[in-house]
Amino acid sequence: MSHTYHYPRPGLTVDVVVFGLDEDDLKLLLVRGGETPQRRWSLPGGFVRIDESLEAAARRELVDETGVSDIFIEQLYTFGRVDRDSRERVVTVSYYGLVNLSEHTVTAAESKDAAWFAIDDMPTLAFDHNEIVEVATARLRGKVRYQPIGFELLPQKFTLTQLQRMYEKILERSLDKRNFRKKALATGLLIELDEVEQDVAHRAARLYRFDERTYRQLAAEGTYFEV
Amino acid sequence: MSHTYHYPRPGLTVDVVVFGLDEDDLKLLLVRGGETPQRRWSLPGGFVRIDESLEAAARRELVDETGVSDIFIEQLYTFGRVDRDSRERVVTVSYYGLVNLSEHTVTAAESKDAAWFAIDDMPTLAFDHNEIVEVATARLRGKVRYQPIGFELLPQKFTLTQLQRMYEKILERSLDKRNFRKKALATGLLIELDEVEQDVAHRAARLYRFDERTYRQLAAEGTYFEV
DNA sequence: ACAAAAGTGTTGCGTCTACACCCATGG
DNA sequence: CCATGGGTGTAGACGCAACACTTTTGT
Repeated sequence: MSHTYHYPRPGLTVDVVVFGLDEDDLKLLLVRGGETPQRRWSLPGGFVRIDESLEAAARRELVDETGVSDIFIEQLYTFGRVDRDSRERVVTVSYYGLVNLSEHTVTAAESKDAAWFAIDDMPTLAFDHNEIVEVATARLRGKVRYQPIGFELLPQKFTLTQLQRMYEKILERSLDKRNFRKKALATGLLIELDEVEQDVAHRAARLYRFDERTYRQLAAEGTYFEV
Repeated sequence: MSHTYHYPRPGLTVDVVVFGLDEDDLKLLLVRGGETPQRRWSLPGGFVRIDESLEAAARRELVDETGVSDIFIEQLYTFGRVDRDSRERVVTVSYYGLVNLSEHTVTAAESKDAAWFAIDDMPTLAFDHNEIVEVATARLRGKVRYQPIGFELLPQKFTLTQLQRMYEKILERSLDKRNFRKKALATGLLIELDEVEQDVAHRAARLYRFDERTYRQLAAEGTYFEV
């Protein structure tokens, strides 16, 4: 089957930068597909089909190539340099996504040709994918400061220390414990649970969950959080 | 001449939302091309050529369709709903741009099938272009608060009152004159000129210009401005 | 008992907001 | 001399940053 057009058309792909957080690090999900030049690692992604939306394409490729599904994703930027793929003209719409690594999908990812890399220990990627990762990192860093997207990186129930560690890893600076807690609680977006951590070798911390309900209510208006 | 591919490819276009500011209003640049359904007004834009970058395509279409050239533009978002164009699958990479209407290009634009519309008095546009305009407006409103892009909407030399009016039009709320001036001057991004307004029927205001040099220096680090 | 992390308030400083009048100029 | 906008300072409220010790729990 072939398809013919009057003018040449650039190929259109999607690529997804998935950030994952575990106890140690902020990590990135990469794949080693067969088609990339020099068998380099690259971002999960592929061609957009004629009858699917961009986001649907991003989710489909993510599942196909890594087994990761049902995560938060959001459009990032569209990269269109003429020579970004040396074989032919390809424009790619990039997305970034966030997952919690302890609750999610690690096994599925590793059974295929996919793996998590610590964000400051990454290989050189195919095409302009390193550049895409940089833009994604900058976006995450900027956005986390005024929108509570970071919760996507944590398990449903988390401690205030975990929350703080997450911000510190993303922003790459340390935060004052007392001030952080005051501010975090002051947002009204945390629900205190009647539970504490289990199996820790010291005083167990109280668990919280993110209050998505009131977040959505506030989201209709202005800003929040700020770390 | 025809071009054949193994799989069907979506068409790839660019569209540009150009904001212009004059004494009265924040305005939007629209075109009435021959190809749109029902001859509706639409955003300037068109197909991306195989050998030009996305931004180059946006600038080219803008000049071709409206005569507006050499303005600030920045990528906005990529719209890819499957049915956004009823004739065939088209994905569009949108840009937004800013111009000052008193120094720029009005005549060129009006000689072609292009015109400026006040932003709160706009017709129904072709395709999903009204949605694109909304996203652009939201972006402008958000961005102007922490990055001094607004200067692109003013003439090179401007008064503090003009600057304030601009913010008020974009943010759609009034600002306190004294506080605004203090804050604007405190950014260090305004250079006080030895000139005042001409031909006004009252005390003439001092003129300022934007200090792009120090802006670029500061830009390497953090945030500024905030209104 | 000790190690490890949880949890908790206050003070000083700087920033934001609210607010009203006199001045310069042109007509 | 009048109309029009230009230009200026202060006081109170609020938010932010800095800072150290006690409590709980498991080993």
